[in-house]
Amino acid sequence: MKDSKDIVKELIQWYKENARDLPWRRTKNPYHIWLSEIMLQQTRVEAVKPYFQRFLQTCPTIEALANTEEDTLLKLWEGLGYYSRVRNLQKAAKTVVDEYGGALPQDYHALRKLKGIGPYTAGAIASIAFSLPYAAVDGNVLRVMSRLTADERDITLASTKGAWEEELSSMMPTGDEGNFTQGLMELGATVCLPNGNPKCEICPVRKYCQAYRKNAVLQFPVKSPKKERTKEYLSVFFLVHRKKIALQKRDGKGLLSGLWQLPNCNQEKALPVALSEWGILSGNIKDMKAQKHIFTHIEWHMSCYFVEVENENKDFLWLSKETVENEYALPSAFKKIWQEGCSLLED
DNA sequence: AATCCGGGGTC
DNA sequence: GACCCAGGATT
Repeated sequence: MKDSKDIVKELIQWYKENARDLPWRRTKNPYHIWLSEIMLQQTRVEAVKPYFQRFLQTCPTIEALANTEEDTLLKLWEGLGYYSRVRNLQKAAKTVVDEYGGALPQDYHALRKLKGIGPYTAGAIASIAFSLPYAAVDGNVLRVMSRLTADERDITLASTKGAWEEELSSMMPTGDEGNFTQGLMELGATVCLPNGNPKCEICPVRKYCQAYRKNAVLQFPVKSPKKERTKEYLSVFFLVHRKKIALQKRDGKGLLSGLWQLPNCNQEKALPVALSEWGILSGNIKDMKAQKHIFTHIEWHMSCYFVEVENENKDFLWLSKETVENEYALPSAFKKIWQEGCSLLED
């Protein structure tokens, strides 16, 4: 790549002077780096901050993580999304304990074999924690490099990402591996922003940027459109019996697997039928505010009902507000309904 | 190569 | 509403 040596040098210099002070940048503990990189997958820095510290208080070491109850881990991950991340994290922790004596292997290919560690995360841990010459290519890096070189290749293609992984690994500066990796991502996160507001006027590598030179920054990166979401229509129930609220564990597979939810069914089913199939003697049904929740590939349109029922069935758990909030992982999709239901409970 | 898997910020 | 994101596993 043209001017690559100079670009690397400028970028590292800029990063050293402008790096944000983040909790996981104050440590060289590979486990902490690992945890932060998993939490940061598809997730913004500000969202991760409160979770990172709290998680480490409960799981201060890889061995502690390996031995923590899964429900506890899900509660720690509650609201962060992509819950398979924390299951895979624990699987990997057990592997690290069993096969590596509780310390992460200082080897890219060994890291890559651990559950939940893909090309990006392996590169991030290798370069940041172990000063190994492996690039970490994420969405930020692809955007930065696409603009810097006015690269027309579609960044959603695996081939494009693979090419940048090789190219950037070959550019990796000895002694500044972690700074290079983090500098690229920091530039993407704070300067080379997506959409309409890249801050080219403060960019440390502007003079090398081909897209800037062509006055075409917003034409990069090139990416193919993504598929549209399907809509699902649900009836969701806040069922109450003697101040206890019904909670149901979701299936072990698929969306939000293993988390807890308010009982719900397809909107096509009549409400009294749904309740009777659950063995609930229906009481007074009050309408609650309708809710919409958007996932990556699904939209939930929820009609919501507050129902004071006459009996507790055995398919659900009937729990107090406090118990649920302290111990059960409830996905964000249900949070607003939960809040409204609890306030109705007060009356 | 396509699909599945959360959630929140921004314009 | 549209777009984006510090991705990886599964098929």
